[in-house]
Amino acid sequence: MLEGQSQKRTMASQLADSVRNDIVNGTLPPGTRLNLNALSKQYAAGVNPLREALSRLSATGFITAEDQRGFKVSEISRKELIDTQRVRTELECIALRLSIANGDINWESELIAAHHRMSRIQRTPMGERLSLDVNWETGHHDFHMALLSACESEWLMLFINTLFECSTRYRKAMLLFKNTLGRDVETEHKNLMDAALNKDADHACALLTAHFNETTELILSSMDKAKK
Amino acid sequence: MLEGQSQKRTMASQLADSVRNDIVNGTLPPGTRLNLNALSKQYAAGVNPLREALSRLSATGFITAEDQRGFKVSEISRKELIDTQRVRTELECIALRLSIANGDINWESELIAAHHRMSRIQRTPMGERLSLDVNWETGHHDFHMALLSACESEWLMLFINTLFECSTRYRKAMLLFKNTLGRDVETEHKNLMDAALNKDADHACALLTAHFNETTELILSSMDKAKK
DNA sequence: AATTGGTAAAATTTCAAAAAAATCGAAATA
DNA sequence: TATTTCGATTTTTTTGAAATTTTACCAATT
Repeated sequence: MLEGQSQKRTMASQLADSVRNDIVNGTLPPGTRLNLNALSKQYAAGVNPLREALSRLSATGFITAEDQRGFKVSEISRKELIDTQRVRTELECIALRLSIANGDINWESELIAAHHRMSRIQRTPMGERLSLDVNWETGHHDFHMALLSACESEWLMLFINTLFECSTRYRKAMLLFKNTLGRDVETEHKNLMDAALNKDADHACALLTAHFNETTELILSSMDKAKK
Repeated sequence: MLEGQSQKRTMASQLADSVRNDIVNGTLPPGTRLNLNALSKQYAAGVNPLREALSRLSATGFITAEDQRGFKVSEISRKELIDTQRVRTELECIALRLSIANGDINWESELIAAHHRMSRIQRTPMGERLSLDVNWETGHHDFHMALLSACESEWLMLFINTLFECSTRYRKAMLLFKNTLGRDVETEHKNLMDAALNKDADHACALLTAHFNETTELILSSMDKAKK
């Protein structure tokens, strides 16, 4: 039988995904001490696979490990958010220019497909907010990655992914969803895609930068309010 | 007693450093399958701390982990080298501009100090090549980081560090040492530092880019020869 | 000769408990 | 009252071995 590469995944590997998700979604809030016994029960897994998972996440910044003192969810701060968005803007603009330069018909098609998927979810009337949100988040992620996918740089994609998830965590921590304060995110995405498809790199980068800056401002002001 | 932060380190933590070093230095060549029992004897440690260490390294690219099939040292390729150097150039130039813009007297002093340390090692007559080389490598690393240290971006520094180590591995894999083919690396470094201290960001970035490109060309031609 | 199937060996992954270290609280000291 | 010291408890880390999965090998079949 054609097995493909669908081998059974490792416990540690699944745990890494689960914990990362729970951190990004805010189920495990910033600063939480990660008690190993408690967590391993929570996730119905052994302590050693759990340690492996946490070790992996500590290499990319979601978790802070301190020798002999275990693990904790990394703290959030205005400073880190600003740094994240600044570097993210730089990297995504570089990748976007490369992607527009290299992108072929297949890239264009995939981009349009990703945009369509995201749009359909946006248009769905808000029934079950939570589960809908999960779908929109993945659609949103996939759209942004599709935009850059022709850049042909493994490193850029790796770093950008890390920053994307970091950024998502901040947005979720501040309980911001797609449409906040009369902002028309759908149109922003549409314009961004059109600029990319027209191979207008300068315009696309400007739109992307503005897109990030708007989000950052919203999150920053939410953080200010929350602190009061 | 003033303890500082000199707590006892964890076995897994030390292992991660050792293995990373051995990968960068070529003691563990690209593609090596990492047999856990053998390795744990080699490093005189248990398998679980070892797995933790390898898991951490797999998040930054030195090690490739495949579920149920263990770990192996990541392969090297022309493609990855080119990508590494391209992204590294972009990131270091961004960081360098920020560093020059922000850098205060303390930054200047640290930079000069780091350069002096590296120079002194370079001037030492080649007696024990291997141990000397280790010193020069750390001096070289510290110099480049000192150059960027005022950029005030944790993310940039993290990514740049990863790329620096990746790049070092390629240079070492090709058995290239500091001075190859009549290249005057000392002068390159000196000029780079002077441009930075003069706050001439454009010139400094140009020198840095040239510095990287020269190295890349050398490594690439070595890889061609090795393949024959 | 090449491919399939099945078994033995080897390696990876996971578990459970021991060992080491940090934390907490109360008693003792200044 | 504030600080230190000591012991008990919790938590992290490591160990050694069981369970699971992959790999290697060899015979049988096409």
